[in-house]
Amino acid sequence: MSATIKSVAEHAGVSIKTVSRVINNEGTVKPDTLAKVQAAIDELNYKPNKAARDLAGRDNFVLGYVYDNPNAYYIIDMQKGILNECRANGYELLIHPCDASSRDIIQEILGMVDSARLAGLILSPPLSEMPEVLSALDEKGVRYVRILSGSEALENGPPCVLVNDFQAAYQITEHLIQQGHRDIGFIAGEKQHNSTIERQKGFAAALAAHDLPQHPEFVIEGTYSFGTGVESIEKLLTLPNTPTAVFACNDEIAAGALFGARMRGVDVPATLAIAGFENSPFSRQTFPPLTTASQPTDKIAQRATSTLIQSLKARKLGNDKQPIPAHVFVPELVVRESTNRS
Amino acid sequence: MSATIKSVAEHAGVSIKTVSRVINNEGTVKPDTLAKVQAAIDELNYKPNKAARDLAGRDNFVLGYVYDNPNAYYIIDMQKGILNECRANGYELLIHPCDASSRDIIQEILGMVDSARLAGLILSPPLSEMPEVLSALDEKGVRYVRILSGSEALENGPPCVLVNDFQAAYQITEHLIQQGHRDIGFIAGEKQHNSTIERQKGFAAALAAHDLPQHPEFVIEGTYSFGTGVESIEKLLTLPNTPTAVFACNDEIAAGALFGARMRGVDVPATLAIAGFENSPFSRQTFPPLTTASQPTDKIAQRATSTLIQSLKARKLGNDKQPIPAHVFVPELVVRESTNRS
DNA sequence: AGAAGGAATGACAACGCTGTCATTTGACTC
DNA sequence: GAGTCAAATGACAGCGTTGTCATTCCTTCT
Repeated sequence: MSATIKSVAEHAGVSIKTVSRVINNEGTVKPDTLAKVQAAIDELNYKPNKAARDLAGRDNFVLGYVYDNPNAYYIIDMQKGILNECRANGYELLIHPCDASSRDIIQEILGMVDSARLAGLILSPPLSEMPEVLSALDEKGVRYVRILSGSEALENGPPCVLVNDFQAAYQITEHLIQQGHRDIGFIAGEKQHNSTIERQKGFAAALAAHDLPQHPEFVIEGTYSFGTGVESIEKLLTLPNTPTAVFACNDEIAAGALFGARMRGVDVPATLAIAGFENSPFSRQTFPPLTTASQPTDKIAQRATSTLIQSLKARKLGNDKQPIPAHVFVPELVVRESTNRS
Repeated sequence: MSATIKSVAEHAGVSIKTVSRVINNEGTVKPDTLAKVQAAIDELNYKPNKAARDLAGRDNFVLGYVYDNPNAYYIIDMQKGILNECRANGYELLIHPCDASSRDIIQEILGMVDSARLAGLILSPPLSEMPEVLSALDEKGVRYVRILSGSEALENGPPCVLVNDFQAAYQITEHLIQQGHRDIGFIAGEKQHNSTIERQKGFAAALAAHDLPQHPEFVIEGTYSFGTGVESIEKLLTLPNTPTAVFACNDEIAAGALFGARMRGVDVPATLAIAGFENSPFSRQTFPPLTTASQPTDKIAQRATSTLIQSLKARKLGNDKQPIPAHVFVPELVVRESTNRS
């Protein structure tokens, strides 16, 4: 059948251990030996048997991506980014959708890590923000990387990748202000999510920086859903004083808000500007298209994965002391017609 | 660390081989021996090491799901169904998003099967409908199950699970006819997809069955996208005679059509009825909500997976002669307000 | 009771790789 | 040129399971 390490070794005239060193990049192989082995590998089209590596080695080359499913588009992009990095490094990916609010979510995750002998876990919100999950993983010594909202990582904490929602929200709000808006509404997603908190902070900070008043009645709480958008715009547009612009916490809400506004005969953007967040397909499928902030979800996922792999290697080599600095992504403002006053 | 087959064997006072027989359900173990072993397994919380099983055994307990990404919601549901069945049978899942139109898609898939030593593949449209992919897999002896549009499987063909788009489309069209519509438009998705073809056939058949004329100008070709919906409704509504109802090939198109109609000030459903297909979140996030056909994507995926596993077992046991009959799912009509005339 | 034969169980090699430790190689010193 | 020492390489066990084949256990028959 397929080539094995033994056939490669014979072909190259070296021992199997040397071949092993080559495929693991151990760096202690002489250049010309390496070339010989590499040639044999190429010629035989040799692919290391993952099961054998996992069995013989200390650690398995399998990562897990555990997620609660807030948004199909987000998950698909995450998977794409993670897979890219996994393939590049010879890892495999196990996906595990779950319900973050389930009572025994912790047992579920630990059980999965155990039974699949996972090398590490990638966590995205909301799981990445649940202290009880994190401490259970820490206690069991399970490696993981978190993707979460924020701009500064805890020192010495487990590795993470940050998305600076604060700054992106600040920019969106500032864009609305520059368009001449002074009365700006805010529609929030789940208020326990960091992303909601950070985006709202960024919103408030931008208003403050421009000496604009904060209208508490312009802030509507909801969930990351189309329905919230529809309902919230209803609330906002029936206030005694109505905002002239609305910043929705994500595109789905914004699409709902846009729809609600049109239902009421309100012209967007002429009478009401609407901005979303995420740059999901939603934001392009509305008319007018939505101004939003573009999160490179797949890049974020890829970075998180490489960070995790790096941390895994560090542990293997024993230099586990210095933590890996957290990379911070700042979503970029994408201006489209839903906020265009001209 | 974890329990191994050896520790279970010692604990139960039997040989490791007997434990192996138990965990593989070989059925040649005496009931009381089996009970002893089972008790030991439970007590030690033993989980077989997959790497070792894969290495020692003939076949790997890993399935692959290869897909081109037409629709994030669809993929997420597919994954969910596949994973359910995989977990129930001790299989793992490798996901592999790809580009079906890529030139070396076949090499890509074969390479993946090879390097991950996959036991079998699950294929959904459009990959499940590409003869060149299928014959390459057949030639290499790779097991797979197909999910595709249709009502009757080829005899003796590889296993598949069918979705009877024809009948569902027929029902939707009939529903529109029962609402009193006689001039019904059709907006198609990619015309090379079986689903498009079957849905259009079902549409035409329903018209014929009710002695309604077929208006070629009422049939618009496009892609499975929001944009197609918007553009197509524009075309339909500017014809000399306009339809009073439109059947869109999926919800995304229907949502676009709905939006386009509202843009032109056309009241849905009073003046124009719109129906979609798929029962995706889109269909609930529009106003009015869309009449559609509900495909239990996760159930379909689960069934496909169990079919694949069944076929894998059959091959292992050698009784590979009689093909597994294809299960046929018929999407169910879901009537919502977008077609409600009352 | 003893023989025959199928059912149940066990002993052991093998799967393809990595970890450990021993051995060889070669560059450098005096 | 012998001695030293690190770098490069190799021999071999062992990872946890399954497959093969041998052995033991029981049941049934004479």
